[in-house]
Amino acid sequence: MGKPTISDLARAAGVSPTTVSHAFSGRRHVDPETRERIHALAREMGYHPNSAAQRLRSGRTGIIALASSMPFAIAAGPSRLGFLMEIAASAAISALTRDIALCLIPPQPPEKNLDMLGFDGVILVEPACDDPLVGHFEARRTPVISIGKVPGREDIPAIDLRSRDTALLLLDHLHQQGCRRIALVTGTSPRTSQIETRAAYRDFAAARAMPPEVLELDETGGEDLARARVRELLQVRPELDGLMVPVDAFASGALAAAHELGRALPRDLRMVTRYDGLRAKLAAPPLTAVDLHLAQIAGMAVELLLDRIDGKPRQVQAPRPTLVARRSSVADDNGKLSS
Amino acid sequence: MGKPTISDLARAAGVSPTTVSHAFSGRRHVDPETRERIHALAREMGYHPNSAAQRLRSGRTGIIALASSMPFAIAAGPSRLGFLMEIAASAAISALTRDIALCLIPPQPPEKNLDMLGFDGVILVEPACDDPLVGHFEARRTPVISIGKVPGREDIPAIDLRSRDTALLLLDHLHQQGCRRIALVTGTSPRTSQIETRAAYRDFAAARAMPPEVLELDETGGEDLARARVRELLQVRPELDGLMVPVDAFASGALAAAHELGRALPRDLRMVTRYDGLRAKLAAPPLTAVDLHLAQIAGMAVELLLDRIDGKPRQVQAPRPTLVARRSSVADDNGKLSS
DNA sequence: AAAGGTAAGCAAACCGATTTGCATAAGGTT
DNA sequence: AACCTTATGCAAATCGGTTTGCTTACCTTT
Repeated sequence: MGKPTISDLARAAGVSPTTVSHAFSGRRHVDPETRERIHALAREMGYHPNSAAQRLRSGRTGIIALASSMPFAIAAGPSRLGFLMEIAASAAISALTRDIALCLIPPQPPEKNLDMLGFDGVILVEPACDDPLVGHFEARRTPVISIGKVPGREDIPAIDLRSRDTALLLLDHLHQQGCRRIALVTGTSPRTSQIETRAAYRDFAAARAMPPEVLELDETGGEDLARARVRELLQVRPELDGLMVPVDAFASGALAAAHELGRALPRDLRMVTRYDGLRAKLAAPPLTAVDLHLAQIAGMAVELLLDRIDGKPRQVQAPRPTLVARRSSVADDNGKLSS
Repeated sequence: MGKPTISDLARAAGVSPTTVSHAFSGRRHVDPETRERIHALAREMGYHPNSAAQRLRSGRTGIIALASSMPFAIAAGPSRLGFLMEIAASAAISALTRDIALCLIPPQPPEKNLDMLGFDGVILVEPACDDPLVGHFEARRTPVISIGKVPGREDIPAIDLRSRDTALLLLDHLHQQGCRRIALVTGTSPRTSQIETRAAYRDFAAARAMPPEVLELDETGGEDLARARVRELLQVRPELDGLMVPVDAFASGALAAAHELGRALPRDLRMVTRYDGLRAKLAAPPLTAVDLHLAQIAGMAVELLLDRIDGKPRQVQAPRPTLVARRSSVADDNGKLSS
């Protein structure tokens, strides 16, 4: 005994399948009494429309994908996973409430098999410039949106991560805490967040007549690379009193470097990072970071994508990032802190 | 112009749709020359079988789900996320290579919508005893397997996480390092891993005539609860020289407690945890943990589920957990260590 | 009474693949 | 020549919904 089909239900209700369909979709008028009878019977029989049949007719697969091109397994991996998973969890909820499945596309996916499963649309997480996934899906005319703009592709709808705002938030915070010589330690990958952060930093430096000091590191080097290079930097530029280190793996390394050089935080040096994940929270001292409101952003991304699939235009405004001040940049007795 | 269908391809190749279908599926013999022509043409035209149509015919949705009943957002959340995401990433790869989409089921999913999207099967991650999701899917006759046995449900196929082995691995390690009074700090949730760990601990204690000391804490209390309670424990039982703390959030708390009491690791106290995630790696000192080989386990879980869906029985053997020794339990000069 | 409008619902086509039963042709056997 | 095999491929049914065009019945209007 399989699951009841629309015909079973129609027979039981003494109507045609057409009427049952209309009773559910509302695309045509059905006598209210009949409709109620059908609905009641459906509940009783445990009828649910077969999604494969609906999809065949509608041409939709009912699956959207979430993809991050950044390798999971690099040194910065675990944090990246946290970032991605926060988004995935919220996006999955948003999608499920709309009867859409959220499918994870792993990094380095088996290209060949990617197009067998058709996706109705794809959400890219912080894509890089010329990301291969963008080309892949555009070639298949699969709607794409991104969380964090695709560099150089203003035409692709995106939820702006507001990295400029984030950077200025952190820089202003450091400045308020008394920092006058702030360096930026950042990655080399061509993502919007890095590009905007660098620009914001330079603007900030110019406005305050602060000599800019930027250290760009290959993300694959991870914590160890950052420790070595930040150590050098702090030795060459002992006057530095603030470090903005958006990549949290680098921040871990920077913290180790400061510790090795005997520079106590926040007294001798203040440090901030971007993503408020496990790394920031567990660091010693805990790192000031930014709440990007990823859960909210993920929900918006799903909405944006679904509207895009339906051909509806739509503008969304990402939430403003907020500061999470911690002991890496604020002395204990200097106002209230999040732990 | 939409995507080419099987009829388009058949027309172009000068054969019937039937022949095209057979050329791909191999279910009936097709002249090799014809088959090659069809394949070549398919490649050229960019033909891919419509998955919705295949699914309608086969009765499969082509979607499997990955569900963790443990809330994402509780105190232990971030680590749990890491654990889950490691599994999700690998499972997604395994699934994709088989043209199956892996869909995330968030905790507290919108029950109503869960059955609209039919899943071909579900992988549960470390379900608790009487997990509501088990009942939910069994009622819908959806095949279910789990990573970590479902307590009290030997009939549900599972990849054994081998928690007894894990516990004994850790206990033996501590013992080898000289610990003679080891306490167990664990959670209260009724998961197989906790049940087996407790049993293994009691057996170990009995075999060594070591007085057992077990501290059970509510997982939602997280790090802070663990810190307070472990501190009490260490004060009441100063003779303790080893702590096995499988829940890594508790291990963070325990570490803080030890630090507060001035007990240096590994000299005055040795500590080990289970999941080798960010928490274990970032702790000061880094925590000895266990590599559960989650990626491999995830791949096996997908295979097990797919075979189960096909009605094939199958026994799988989970990989043996391996120790990752770190400075929380091993002195610096005491052999080689992973960082 | 004729014309027009609306309410309610059905039959059949359709989405794109898979599968079953049958047809035709070529080759081999007796 | 009659018969059997094997190779090759097609037509049609099927999966379970959705959508379009049509029918019937009933009510209103002039």
